[in-house]
Amino acid sequence: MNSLKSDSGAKPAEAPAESGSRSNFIRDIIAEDIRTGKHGGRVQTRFPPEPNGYLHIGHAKAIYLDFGLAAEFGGKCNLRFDDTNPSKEETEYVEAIMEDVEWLGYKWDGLFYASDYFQQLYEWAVQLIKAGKAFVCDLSADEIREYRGTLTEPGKESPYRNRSVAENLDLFERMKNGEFPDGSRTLRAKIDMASPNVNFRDPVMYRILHMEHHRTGNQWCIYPMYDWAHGQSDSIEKVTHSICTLEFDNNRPLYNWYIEQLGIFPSQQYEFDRLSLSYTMMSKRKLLRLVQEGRVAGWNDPRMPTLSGMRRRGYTPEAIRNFAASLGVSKTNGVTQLQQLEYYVREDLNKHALRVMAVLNPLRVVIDNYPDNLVEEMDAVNNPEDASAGSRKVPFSKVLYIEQDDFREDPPKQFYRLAPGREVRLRYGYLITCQSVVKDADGNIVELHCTYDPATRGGNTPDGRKVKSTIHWVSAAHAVDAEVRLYDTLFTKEDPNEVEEGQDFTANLNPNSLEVLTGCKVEPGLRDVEPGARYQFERMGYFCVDPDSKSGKPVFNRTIGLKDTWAKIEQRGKK
RNA sequence: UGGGGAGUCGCCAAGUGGUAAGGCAGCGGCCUUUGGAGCCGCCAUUCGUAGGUUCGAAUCCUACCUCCCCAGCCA
Repeated sequence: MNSLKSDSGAKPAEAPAESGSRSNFIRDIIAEDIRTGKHGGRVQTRFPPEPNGYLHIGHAKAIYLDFGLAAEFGGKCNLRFDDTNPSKEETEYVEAIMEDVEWLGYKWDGLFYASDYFQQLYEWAVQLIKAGKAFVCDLSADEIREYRGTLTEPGKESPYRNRSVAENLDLFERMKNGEFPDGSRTLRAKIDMASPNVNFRDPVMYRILHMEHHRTGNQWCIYPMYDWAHGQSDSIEKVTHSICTLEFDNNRPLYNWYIEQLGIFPSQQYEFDRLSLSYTMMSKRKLLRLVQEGRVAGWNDPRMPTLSGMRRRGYTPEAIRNFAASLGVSKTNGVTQLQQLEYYVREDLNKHALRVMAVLNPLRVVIDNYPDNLVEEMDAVNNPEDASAGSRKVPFSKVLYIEQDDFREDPPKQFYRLAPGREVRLRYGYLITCQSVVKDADGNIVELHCTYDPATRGGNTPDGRKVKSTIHWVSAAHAVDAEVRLYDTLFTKEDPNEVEEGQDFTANLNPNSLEVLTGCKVEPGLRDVEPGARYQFERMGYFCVDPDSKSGKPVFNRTIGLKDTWAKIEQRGKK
């Protein structure tokens, strides 16, 4: 007999080297580059999050591609924090991101920070100035915007565009030395104010920011812009395939321009469609708002699309990886349905979660013909999908709890569960027949009186008799009280951003996204469970032990319900 | 109305001149001590629209329509 110790999922299982067999255009490009011997067949990728928030399921797709593709082709993948903007970045996020990547099952080859390259970037900027391709601009932010022109009209050149190299060098050094206030000057690339690609209209390379950086402290007061840092960071790391999302398509020409001007290793950028999921959103800015405004309990609230939220909710790394592998990699802006993610969560949990019995909304049942003080230990299978999971003993006695939803005084058509005069099987228990119903003064059903058939111990029917339904139960005298948190989607609309004039996404927040149940009754083996452990409550769904649990007072998060045919039938009847 | 991307089943997505893969969802059935799981079957004469080339087009050409991205000293 095995205990009920479940895999808590605390230790990350390493992801397989294969990134899946499904073909996609990026894989095709890499395969072709290897075939032609580009970079000597070497593959180097990187996952470059900005530490300004927690990782979400959309990042899982990027991680899967960055790490998965590198592994598939025998290459390497670095984790690089894109920390060029100290006003938004924090060490807390750096740590959370590393934890999440590891939890997902990936190991980075190199661990880097864009800030590692600040000195090199500075020297390269001096190089561009000397080449007459960058200048210090005294225009204010507003003026720069005005000078930039619009999408349909060209911009005008900055009056500071033709400063001498010597003056630019002097000014830039003084910018670095902290002689000028924030926003007073910028270093800009000298490209083309009339370019149809707005990114080429003398883009800002450095801004002055007297702000402490989470890693470089107060060493710098000028910080590089994304475009001036990203390509070069890739290049320094000899990244061969720099995979990013579609919105950076417009930045690719500038990415290439900087690399060409500097004559450094030619990393190449490829863009794929970022993941969008129905009923949620991936905007870190908006997720931050939910956290800051207290709309959720934190970045790891089980309703959040963050990896830490999903972890707390009970999603497994394996399920998320399988989901990522099932996704298409294209250039289409699509919205994947939540059900696709849920399918992979159920699939993995079905294979691995131990089955237990738990009654969420208890209804007391007294078995009138069962001996008053008898307690029988019934054999229960831990996981019918996995014989090695073994079995356990569950106590059975005269007074039990069953699910309120498993009884109907006036059963509708196709409702097979318990009803007056009807016989059902108590899983691993006995067949019982409902004899009478006890109600309180308000007419609520508070107790059922049933009889059992002693010949059906274990739920077997020696006479071959068929029962339509098997329901779960917990012995009242042995039950452990538990709190169960039920979750629904955080938003009521498939697209949370679809709002009426004057409203924002918070108008679509689902007021019923969290329902807390107390006084739930779970089998005695669940008295002391470890946070993170995952179970299937038979017939109810998958549940994960929350860190809020205390000995004898477990708290469970519903990861996801089981598919519910009866609910579907009932729903259909209502229409 | 500048530039860049994209339009194949309800959703995601293969396909790249030879006669529409697959997954999710859905719908039937079988099986079942979870109305779970599993198993079997069904589910685009049609590829944004209209023309054209070709023996033959989702794939090539032309025009048009729709959607997304870019005007941060954000990434």
